[in-house]
Amino acid sequence: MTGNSRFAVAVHILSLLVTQRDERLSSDRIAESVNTNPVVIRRIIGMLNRAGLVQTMPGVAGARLTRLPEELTLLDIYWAVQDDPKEGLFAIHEHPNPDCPVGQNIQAALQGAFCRAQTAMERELSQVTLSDMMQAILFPA
Amino acid sequence: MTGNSRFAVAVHILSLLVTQRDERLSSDRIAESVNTNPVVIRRIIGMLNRAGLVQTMPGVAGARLTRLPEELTLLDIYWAVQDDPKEGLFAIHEHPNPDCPVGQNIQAALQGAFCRAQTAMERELSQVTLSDMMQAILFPA
DNA sequence: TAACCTGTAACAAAAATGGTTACAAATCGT
DNA sequence: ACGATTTGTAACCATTTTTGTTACAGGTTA
Repeated sequence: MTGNSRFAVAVHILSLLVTQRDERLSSDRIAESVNTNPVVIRRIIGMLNRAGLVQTMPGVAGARLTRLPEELTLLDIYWAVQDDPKEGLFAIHEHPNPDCPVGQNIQAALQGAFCRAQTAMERELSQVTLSDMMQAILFPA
Repeated sequence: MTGNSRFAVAVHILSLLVTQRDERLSSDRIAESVNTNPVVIRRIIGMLNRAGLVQTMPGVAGARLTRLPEELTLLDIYWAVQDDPKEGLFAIHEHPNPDCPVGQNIQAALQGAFCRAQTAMERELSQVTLSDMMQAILFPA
């Protein structure tokens, strides 16, 4: 598995919570569907909890969504599982040579362009709700 | 340095090639501006070369752009330095449980949403040329 | 009280990334 | 022709990130 699959797993978890709204889903049960270790699930639910997307009780199974699936977007989820919100999609090399015209201004120039690209990506994520995802999952085309 | 700064360094390199078009820029010289090891520079120039964005000659300093800066976009550069073009921006967890309604379809559903987000990002990158970057670098607002 | 669960720390394993050394082969200037 | 310089590339190390795993304290439930 390359990169960071927390985002994907978070969507998976939230989808399960919606479909099994009545049942008490333990991290063990969720881990079976995701096919990973329960601690991995608890870690991600912890991030969703701290971001205010779900509510949990220590010792009791079954996280609860704090919003309707129609009001929860992929962008909300994306931010929730980013541990450093300031860290952009693209990394910029540090310490370019300040004595070079290019090195002096490359970082600011890159930041401008990268930021626009990231914003475009985020705008797209903000237009897909968890409800939309449920549609795609439960009724695949 | 977090993540992957090859993209940023590639833009830096190409910007240097444009500003010093007459001079023969060795990887040593470029490395001084980027502030890294010359081998790192040669590796990235190698990727730009294989992608057809520059031309180089073994043993002779000075890569040459194969297109005008007005016709080279950030998206071209982005693709050039991705070693696995099939690898998306967001990772999707492998082997979800096929016996679960969610696990069964989550991958396809995620793929659809993630692909749209990535496309939006790429569209933005495709609208910025190396020439635009030179403007931002040489004449900062 | 016994069984179960969460939250979290601690650690291992694997992968990605960047930096470094080394060196063969190509080129250039004289 | 020769020596200096350069590219291209392999090999290796260190660091960081991510995931998986074990362990356990403390809360909850029947």
